[in-house]
Amino acid sequence: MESKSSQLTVSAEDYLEAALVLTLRGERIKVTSIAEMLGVSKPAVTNALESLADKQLLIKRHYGDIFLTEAGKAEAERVYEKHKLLRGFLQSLGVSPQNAEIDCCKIEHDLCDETLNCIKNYMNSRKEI
Amino acid sequence: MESKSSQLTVSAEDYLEAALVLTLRGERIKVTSIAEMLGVSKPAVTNALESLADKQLLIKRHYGDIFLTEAGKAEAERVYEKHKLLRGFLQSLGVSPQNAEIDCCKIEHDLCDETLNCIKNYMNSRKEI
DNA sequence: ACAAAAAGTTAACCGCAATTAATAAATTTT
DNA sequence: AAAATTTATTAATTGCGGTTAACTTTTTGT
Repeated sequence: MESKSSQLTVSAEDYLEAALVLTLRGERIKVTSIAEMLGVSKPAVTNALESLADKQLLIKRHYGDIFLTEAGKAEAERVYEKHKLLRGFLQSLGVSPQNAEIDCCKIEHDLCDETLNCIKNYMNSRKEI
Repeated sequence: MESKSSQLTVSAEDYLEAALVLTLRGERIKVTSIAEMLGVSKPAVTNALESLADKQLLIKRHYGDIFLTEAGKAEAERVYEKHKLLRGFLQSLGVSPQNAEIDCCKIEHDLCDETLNCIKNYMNSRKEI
């Protein structure tokens, strides 16, 4: 299954994922908090979120509330699953939690399905001991 | 040891690495061959190589020969070592040679020293069985 | 040696994803 | 409820890394 993958850029995936993380924390999605999380300026966030809204991945009112749509949530979860898989994988290799978090953010957009599956298998075989 | 890492961009590292690979193959460094290897246009290569020459990582004469300097070779080798480590690592996880080659190119610029060391350790422990 | 082909360069341009500075709207404080 | 603060937006700009088209230089084939 090749996943349509909706043609999101790397940075679009980052913004979407940040929005999901805030939601999972029970917080509202705020321009300022995403800017802090990703280490970018607020206008960068406004731009990125507007472009995600164009793609129907979230709903955003001017100066107002922001929510993920169902499609956006699904897409964000797809990304976030990879994130968690890779973070766990790196930690299982002995990487510190801090660096595992940093590095998995960078590579989570890059690996092909086959590689991700091999990593999944590795993690499963590891669990079953 | 944190390596000064000379502040090369991801794409600069790609061009440098391609130049090294040609050298290792015993070929001359050609704009056209790098363009083919990296899937970019020839002007993109000319630009990139000129910028590497500015940084004293290679020597390039107009319409003429191109060589890596000692510094450039060292830097390229640093990158290429990562490449080989990661390619072997991915293959050891069961990734096909083709996808291992593709994916290691993408992540070779991203991983921190700690992560690379953990991967080295994993590969060594694997060998010693 | 010269015509044709290949290789390399230059110039103008594009798109993405940022930035800063200024402004507007919403929220909080008193 | 007005002032102060925080949050969000707009506008103008930047840098990177690529593109195509047109040109020049070098190499190759006869």
